[in-house]
Parts: sequence; structure tokens; C-alpha cells
Amino acid sequence: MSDQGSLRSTLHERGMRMTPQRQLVLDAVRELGHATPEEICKKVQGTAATVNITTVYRALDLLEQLGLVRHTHLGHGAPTYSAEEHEHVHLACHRCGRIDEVAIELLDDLAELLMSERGFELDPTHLALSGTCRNCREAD
Amino acid sequence: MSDQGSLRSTLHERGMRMTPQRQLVLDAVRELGHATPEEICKKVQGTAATVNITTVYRALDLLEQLGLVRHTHLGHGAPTYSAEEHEHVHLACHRCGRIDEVAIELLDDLAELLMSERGFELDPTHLALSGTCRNCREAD
DNA sequence: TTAAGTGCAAAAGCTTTGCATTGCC
DNA sequence: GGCAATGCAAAGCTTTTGCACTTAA
Repeated sequence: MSDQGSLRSTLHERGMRMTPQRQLVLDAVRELGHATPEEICKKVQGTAATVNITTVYRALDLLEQLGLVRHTHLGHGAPTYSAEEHEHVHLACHRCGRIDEVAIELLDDLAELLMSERGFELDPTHLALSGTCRNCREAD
Repeated sequence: MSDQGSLRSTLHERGMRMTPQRQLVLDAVRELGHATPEEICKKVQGTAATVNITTVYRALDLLEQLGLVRHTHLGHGAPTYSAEEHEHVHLACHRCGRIDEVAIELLDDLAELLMSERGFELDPTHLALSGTCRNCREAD
């Protein structure tokens, strides 16, 4: 992952800057683990109350282009953003909504299979796997 | 899958009916493969122009409760609905948006692993796997 | 100076809700 | 008649867009 300095350079090459708002959004994403744009906005507004949710959306887009954050569809509703170093596969229970995480290596075999059979390069962190968690199954 | 008759009985037990609108929605879902509520609505309106999108949403909810259709999040934006017998795993290319399908058995090993390690019962049809398709990779 | 970045308001997409009307049983 | 189902309009929620103002290089 790029450090502060190289991030600034990357932005500078594109005629862009690391503004306080963008830094706050990045900090919030890193701190919150995975969070919706609105949650991120709330967090940011804890420090800088006037930051608008529009700016949060724009900052998230930019940070995603830069490869610093990514978003994941954990289930219905809003996507959640997480820092790039937060590399897990998400398991979303569609009964209770709980999100669990497993090591990304669990998908290695599948990824290889998809590549050899279809030429499809799997991005295992982008979407959650959906199903029923142990608790909910046992509650049946 | 239940046939016409048993479907009617199931509905009847709940004090509900198989209305023309619901039948049209079910037909449209089966015919279209996977389609958004709006696409389904357009299709239905080809036959019965006055059917409202509200009714489509309500019919889809009901048909999903009855296990006749299911919805899948193929990526950003609207979910797509497909008939229950339409059992594939979806591969969504996040570059070009193309949707490909692979046999569900490809996930058997993974499903078994998740069950034994986490007690998580995978529902492989609910969410698409995200990545980059061959065309887009070769276009690099 | 000037182009990027921001905030605000409004628009846009998707989905749900409230309510009066319709039509089966 | 009574209740489910429908259509319509309006509201709700998330996200995007347009635009004028601000600010850092």
C-alpha cells in the first residue's frame, strides 16, 4: 500500500490534492472496517461537521480509483466500503444479516477453476457470499 | 417445482389467489431469465398495459416467498429476478458489466468447506461472483 | 490566476406506503 | 358483504448532477 507521500505524488500527477475531507474519509474507512457511505459521513462529521455527504461519495469514488478503498455488496441495500488492506471474503447471513469473514485463500481453488475454464479473473473481495449462518440454522 | 394446481392450492390456503397479474409476472421472469423489476414490468405491460410497477414489486415479493423466484445482486444498481429453476452461479464482470453463468457444482467444494469450518450454509445463487471477464482482460 | 474541490439544492433512480376502488368468493 | 388485490399518487431512501463559491498552487 502506498504511504502518505506517494499518495500525494500520485494525486499531484493528476492535478489533484489530498484535501482534509479526503483524508478524513480515508481515515474513517480504515477505522470503521466496513461501513456504508452514510456511516462514513457520520464519522467524518464527528470531526468536521460541515462535510457534506456528496463530498463523501466523491471522495470514496476517488479513493477507489486510487485503489485505497474498495466497496463490497454485503447483501441488500447500501454497499459498504473498506480499506484495501482489509482483505477478507465476507459471509452474509440473509436471515439475521450478520457479516462474518473468512480468509481469502478459501477461494483459491475456485478462482483457479474459473480462470482455467472461463478466463474469468475472480475478485473475491468485491461481493459477499450469501447463505445462512450457524446460529440461524440451529434456530430452525 | 410446484405445478399450476398446487400453486393455486398453496395460495388458497393462505387466502390468496393466482391473479392474472401474478401469473404474467411469473411468466415474464421465466421468459426473461434474469431481469430487473423494471424490465419485468415492461414485459408484462406488453400483454397487459395497465399493470403497475407497484404490482410487479408486490408480485415478485410474493413469488419469492413462495419459492418460485429468487433475486440476485449482479452488481451495482437494481437486483435481478429469475425463476427458481434457473440455477446458475453468476459471474459479473465489473469492467464491462457482462453476466456469465457457470454450473452451480463449481461451488460444491467451497460450500462444503464453509459448512465444516464455519457452519455456514452457502446459497450460491443469491449473489454474483465479481471479477474481470476474459474479453476485458485481453483488452488490457 | 485558474483549475480543483466543496457545499448546497435539486434531480434522478429504485422501492415502499397509503388509500380509494375493483372484483372474487 | 367482506377481504384480497390492484392502480395511482405520493413519499422515502440512496446516489448523482448542476452550479456558484472557495481555496490552494
